[in-house]
Amino acid sequence: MSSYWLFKSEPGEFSIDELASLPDKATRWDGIRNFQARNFLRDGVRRDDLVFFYHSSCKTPGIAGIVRVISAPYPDPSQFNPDSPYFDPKSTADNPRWFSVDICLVRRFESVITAKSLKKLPELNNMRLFTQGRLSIQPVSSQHWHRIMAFNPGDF
DNA sequence: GCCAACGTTGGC
DNA sequence: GCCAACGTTGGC
Repeated sequence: MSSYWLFKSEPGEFSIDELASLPDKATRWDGIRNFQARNFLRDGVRRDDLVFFYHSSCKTPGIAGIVRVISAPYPDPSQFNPDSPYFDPKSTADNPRWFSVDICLVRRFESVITAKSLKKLPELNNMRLFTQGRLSIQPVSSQHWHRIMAFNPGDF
């Protein structure tokens, strides 16, 4: 039984277009340094789960497309790299603090489903996206997922 | 660039 | 374990 998620990224850092331009359209989702997001990623996210790719802190914040989780969660290598901005001296190989997963592109929406338009739907008022800011990995209920997909129907 | 919201840190 | 100070997120 797979689950639905929403991952946030600032397109200035990493956008869905960059993902689409990669040879295999796949990458590691790393750099998560928030405990609640980490817990969702480590304890909840599983291979084959589907994820809304959300663009935040940009001109048109919203859901830019869908990606699929293609690995189990595993320790984020950047936490061990002193040269990485994500280095964490408190992490050890035996007790890593941070996790990552690999993801691949499923589809890019023709246009971003804006946060503004999502906000207009009463059924989506209680999405974490709106009730809890600053959470870069969050679960999406099946109801919310399908309501949002009805926004932009497609076949995949 | 502003600033509200809120997570994290560290002194006590 | 409290809480003030500080840092970050993220919409506008």
